[in-house]
Amino acid sequence: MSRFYITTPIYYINAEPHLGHAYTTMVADAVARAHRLMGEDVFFLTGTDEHGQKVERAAQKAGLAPRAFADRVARSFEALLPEINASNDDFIRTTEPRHYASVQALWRSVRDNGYIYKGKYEGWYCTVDEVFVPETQLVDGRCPTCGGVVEKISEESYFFKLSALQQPLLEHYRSHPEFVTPAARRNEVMAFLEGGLEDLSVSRTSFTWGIPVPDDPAHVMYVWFDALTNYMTAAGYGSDDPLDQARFEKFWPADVHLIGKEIVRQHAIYWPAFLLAAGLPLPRQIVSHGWWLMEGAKMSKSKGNVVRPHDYIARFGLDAFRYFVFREMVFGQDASFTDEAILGRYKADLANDLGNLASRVVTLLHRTCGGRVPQPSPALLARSEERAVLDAASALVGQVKAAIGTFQLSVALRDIWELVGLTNRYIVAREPWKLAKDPDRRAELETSLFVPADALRVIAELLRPFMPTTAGRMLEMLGCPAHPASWSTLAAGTLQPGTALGQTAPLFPRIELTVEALRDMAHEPTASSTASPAKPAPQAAPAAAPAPAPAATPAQEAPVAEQISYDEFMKVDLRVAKILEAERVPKSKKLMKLRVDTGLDTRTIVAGIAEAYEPEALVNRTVAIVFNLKPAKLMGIESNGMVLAGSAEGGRPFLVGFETDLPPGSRVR
RNA sequence: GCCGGAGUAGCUCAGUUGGUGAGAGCACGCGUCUCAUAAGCGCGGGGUCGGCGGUUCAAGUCCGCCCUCCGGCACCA
Repeated sequence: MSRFYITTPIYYINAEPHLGHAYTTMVADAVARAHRLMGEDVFFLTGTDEHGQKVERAAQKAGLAPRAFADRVARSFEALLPEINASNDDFIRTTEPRHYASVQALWRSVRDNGYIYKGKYEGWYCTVDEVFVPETQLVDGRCPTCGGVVEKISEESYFFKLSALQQPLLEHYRSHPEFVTPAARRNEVMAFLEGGLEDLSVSRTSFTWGIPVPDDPAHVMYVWFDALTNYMTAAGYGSDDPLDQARFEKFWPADVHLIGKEIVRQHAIYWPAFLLAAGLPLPRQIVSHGWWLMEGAKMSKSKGNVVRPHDYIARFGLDAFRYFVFREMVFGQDASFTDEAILGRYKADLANDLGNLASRVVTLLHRTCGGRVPQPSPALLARSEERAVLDAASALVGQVKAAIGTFQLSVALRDIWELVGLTNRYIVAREPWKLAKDPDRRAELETSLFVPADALRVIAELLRPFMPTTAGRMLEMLGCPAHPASWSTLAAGTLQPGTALGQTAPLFPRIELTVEALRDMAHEPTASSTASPAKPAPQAAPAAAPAPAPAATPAQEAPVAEQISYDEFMKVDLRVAKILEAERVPKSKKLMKLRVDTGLDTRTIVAGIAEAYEPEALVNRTVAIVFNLKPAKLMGIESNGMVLAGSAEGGRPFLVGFETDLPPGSRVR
């Protein structure tokens, strides 16, 4: 029996689960279920990523030990799985003993092959964020994320010889064009690879919440070395148990790592590089999907437009929710999650088309055929209308398999709905309710009901990966066994005449929900959240100020800076300044070169506001600046200070201004 | 700025290696059946296929230039 191993990313536990996590897991689930139906031995893995500084600090803030904190948040991710009917075979946590053993085994293997060396991580260290900041990212000698003070520190660190693997990786990419899909993502990775690779620092001594480096416990491993290895751990890597070893032999390498597009590089470069270094086989395919946008804008917690799967599942039912996300997102592209769209899909596709079709067919059968599958006439089945439906049903099996094989779930569902439409048209053409009135046309009646019933059976079977519960109910209504044939034996025309049908009940009841009602829902407190019972702060008018909705995984959130004393704050000399000249920095997208009057001197400041402001609109404008910032060079221009601006996460910057124009040089505090 | 992707009916999208008058679903309008969840089915309106130029007997489909949006890199205070 061939096997199929598919993974989701392991989700970083710095936030509660949201649509992005749910979506990735649901897609993996549908694909896993489909492969099971194709007769493969499937291993479907998901889990949580629990180490790292951010977790250590979040735990501190919560007054918990890291492990206790991790236990709590990991539970909320695990609790999401039954809610979306995920059929995962395992749930891995990076804090489990088996994972420690696995990661350390991989480390030793990579090290023994000469790909790890000890060096000095010389760099600028931000004491606020507790991270090293690459020299090139320093902003006027300060931390780019929090603006805090950085110190030159040299920390002992282990390095991974990523640079030595550029050629092997390129060769692998050239010989395996399907390795990263869709192609757009592959192109990006290739471009990055061709640009050259630098060695990767893979250990830290600045925090302890991680997996210790073998033979040097003062170091813990850097997050990606730890996290990515989960895919092998769950398959049995690093275990002494012969059963685990056999399992690893069977399931490694994985067939598919399903990920969001924001973590392509880690999966497409780091991960295969680690494996190459260890002499292990590479996964067959890295498949990345797009992001869900909210009403066309990116989703962000700060904007308060994060979709909570629970809310929609409660209104529409799980299967309708699953159908919507599968049907709506075109593979590889971003999709918009709108109330109009989900409402439209529910009413048109599910209630009107599919639900009503099942309802009318089964009701007719109960009324006219004694609640049993009718006996079709071979001669009548040979007519073109009948053939058209049954042939389409037969062909559909292959179409759906092919679409799922390339992760085009929306295409699979679109194809299935073509059969739904065809079946509805067939019924209207045959008008069985009229045939039922004429005893002489009994054979015609039975044939004309057998055909749609059989088509419904095929539809239900093919819907099983997408809407397991609904498919089960449909099959029950048609009197089919609870766990019938796999897809390999699925063929049209095989419904058994004489089989007793189940009771009919609406699959997707009509709902009177309106878009307005759904909108209101978005502002209700989270029903499933135990974290904050308080109502979210009322949102101001939604400006165009979005932020990415990391679809899944090691999503990095901007940390909140530590408290500082008044004295510390007063070290920053903030001043009013007036812009005298402004011009875009050539060849730069974001940088604007400004000439400002600070009241004390006239100086040049480079600011990253060129995307949001026209130079003409800046001249004569009064702004706030950091006066005593160390000079820095940006695109070869020396910048003496910094212009203050605010921005929503990922949004355009807005300059800080004053209600009235103060004279240049005035202190700001 | 460089690299990549995308720009097709109001909306979401299909459109194989260039070739019957440019499509689907939704929404909208009209009609119709009555088995069915006031669902189904039929018909219809509506598009300079981002713009300009070129190759060709023939281009949404190839080439060049330009515009817009998205992403990656450079880069971001």
